[in-house]
Amino acid sequence: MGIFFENLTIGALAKSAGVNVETIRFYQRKGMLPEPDKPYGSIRRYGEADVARVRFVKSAQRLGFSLDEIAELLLLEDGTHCDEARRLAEHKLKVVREKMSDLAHMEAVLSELVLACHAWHNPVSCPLIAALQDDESVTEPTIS
Amino acid sequence: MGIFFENLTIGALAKSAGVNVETIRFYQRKGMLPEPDKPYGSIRRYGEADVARVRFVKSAQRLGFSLDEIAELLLLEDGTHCDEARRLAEHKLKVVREKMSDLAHMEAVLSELVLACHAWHNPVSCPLIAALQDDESVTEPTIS
DNA sequence: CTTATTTCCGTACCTAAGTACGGAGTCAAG
DNA sequence: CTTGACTCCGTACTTAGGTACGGAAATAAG
Repeated sequence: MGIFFENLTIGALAKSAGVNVETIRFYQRKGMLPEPDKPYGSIRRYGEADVARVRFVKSAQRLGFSLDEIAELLLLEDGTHCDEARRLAEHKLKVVREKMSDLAHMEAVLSELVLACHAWHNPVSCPLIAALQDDESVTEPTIS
Repeated sequence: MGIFFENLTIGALAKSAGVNVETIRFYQRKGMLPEPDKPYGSIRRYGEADVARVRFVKSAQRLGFSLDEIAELLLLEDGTHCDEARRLAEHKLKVVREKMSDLAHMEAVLSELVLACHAWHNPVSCPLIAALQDDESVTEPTIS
């Protein structure tokens, strides 16, 4: 973690952070990643801080944050706004739990239908297709 | 469930199936819903079968099927291809379970971070932000 | 010094599942 | 028979998160 001077090209930055070069440029256009000025008539150079920032974005994405939300988080980067960061995380946690509940519902219905199909011996109507035509057996996920 | 003659306008069909008129037309362009021919110089009429078909699409969507997958399911509508429908459902069930596992991972990390933020009293660095910068604490979801 | 790889930059394209728009035709009420 | 609502049809736009392309400049490799 010493001080490295800015010696990475955009390609090296991308590789080091595990993303595509175009993704770096995309984040720059979104204002999520600074575009360092380039030494006269030369190409831009990047440092460890930029690598960390891209990794931050990717980590936050894995937790379900959108790029817009991550942009918000990046504004809190100095670590002195813990309560606000926590508020964002709590909201995301709520969304994640809602999705889990939706998926649990899908899982229940799907696995039941698959079982019914396995037990099926009536050539008239497949239980899965019948259930989809019914529409009562496949009700809303979380209403929230 | 008697025989109703085709007496619904596109607007009535949409209302009856709980979707937008434009959605009906979108499904028709995708070939998922037939476009009945129109009595000369007049407007198209729809029947109960069309309502059922749109409901079928919406039910299947709630179970996580994409429109392309639903188009496949619609080819099996007669109920005589139960094994193939089951295969599709089993695959979808697998995807749903993978998503659940991803979300469970997100849930675990997020709730831990939220707890850490609650217990936080060090003004230097917010645990949530620190974790995102770390990137080790926020590892991959399901690798499958 | 020449060739091959990168960078730079703007712009266009991609998927999914619709939504919106605009002008012309048609239908129902009064 | 006029007015207002609805239909028809093609086309364009939307969101999210990128990916792809193409030509010019800069840099790296041999």
